[in-house]
Amino acid sequence: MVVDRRKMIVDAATNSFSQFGFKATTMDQVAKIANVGKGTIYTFFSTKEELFDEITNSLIKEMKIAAEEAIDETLTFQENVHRALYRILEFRLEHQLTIKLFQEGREMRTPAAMEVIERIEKAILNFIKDKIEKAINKGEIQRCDPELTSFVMLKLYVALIFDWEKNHEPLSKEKIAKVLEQYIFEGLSK
Amino acid sequence: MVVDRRKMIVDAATNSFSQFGFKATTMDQVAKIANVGKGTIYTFFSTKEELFDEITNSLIKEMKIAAEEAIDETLTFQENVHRALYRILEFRLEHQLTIKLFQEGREMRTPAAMEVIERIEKAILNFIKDKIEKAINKGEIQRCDPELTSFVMLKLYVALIFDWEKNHEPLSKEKIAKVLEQYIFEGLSK
DNA sequence: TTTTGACCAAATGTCCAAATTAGTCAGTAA
DNA sequence: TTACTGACTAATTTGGACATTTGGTCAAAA
Repeated sequence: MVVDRRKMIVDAATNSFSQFGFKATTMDQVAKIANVGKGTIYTFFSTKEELFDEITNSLIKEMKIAAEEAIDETLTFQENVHRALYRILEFRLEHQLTIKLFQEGREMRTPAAMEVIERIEKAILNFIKDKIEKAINKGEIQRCDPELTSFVMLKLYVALIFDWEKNHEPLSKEKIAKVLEQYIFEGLSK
Repeated sequence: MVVDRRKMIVDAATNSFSQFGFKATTMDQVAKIANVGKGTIYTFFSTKEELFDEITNSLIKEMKIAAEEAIDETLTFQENVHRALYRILEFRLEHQLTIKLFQEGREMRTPAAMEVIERIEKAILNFIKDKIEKAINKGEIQRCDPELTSFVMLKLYVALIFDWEKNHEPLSKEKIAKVLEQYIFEGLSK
């Protein structure tokens, strides 16, 4: 195998999707960047969506790895959830592909982009849900509905990181940790 | 004063905005429904936006009244916040005008509709913030940032009422109260 | 057998004339 | 004189004919 055409295609498509988004990436363009004929792409992927799926699935896998790496078994459940969630949302801001996709979903409502956003969200929810279930079994936290709890946590994180700064100064990582601790883990009542 | 033309206009416009939204409501239509010449509208309101503002300001006032009515001084802060927030979000589902406006903002991005949504959100935040400040002064709850706390509460409510049911069975009013109590007011840790 | 790019139908974008709309104002009615 | 009106205008939006671009195919070349 002199050149791995499949890899060339995937790399070219990743670049193009990251720069221009799903809709504005054409198969002709991908073929040209990858230095292959357009037909070659279709020997590996039967549609543009399938090519896109392969790339976004890798993205989600990478995200999971990043989240797992953020976890430190010697720390408490609280600290780990914070570290993992913060890392995942940081990941979103570091990777051109996620930035572009979220923008495309929000501004142009491209269905393919919106589907990926949903898949990403579900992957994050599953990740946290799993951690919560384990923490319950270990007796680290109170018994609770893991589905609902992971949902509440993610919503709160997204709100604090992305929504809060639409009208306020961004919150520091430490401040977010404190807020989450105060609300989710401790409660507000006297 | 045989007929109150101003009221006729406001009523007609309210109906039309509720049915068709801001963009699809024409001043000719409002004039026709109100049984006045179009010029008459412009003796009371200098632009379509100004007419719209008058109507949406009434809406926000009505919302505040509904929220205040939901509050019962003999109950705890927790119960009252829940009652008020739930009432406000219920209000959104009961009033055609808010339903239409939120839909128009989401689907068509009509600037006028999006501005109103923002005004509504700010009004709700101010309302809760005020209640939180009073509760702190009375020593009913822990000291906390009222701005941030009201933000967290509203985001959580909206998530539980509107976002949760995109992928799950809707939560009952009681369940929402319980969830909020568990997280915001008590905390999750052992 | 693998790769290719010319080719096709379908989707998308580009015009521009016709229709619609917010806002005005000369004139009518009270 | 005052309150009201609707024909009018400038600006924007719409519809639809026409041109271009795009995802996907396939006969031929490598």
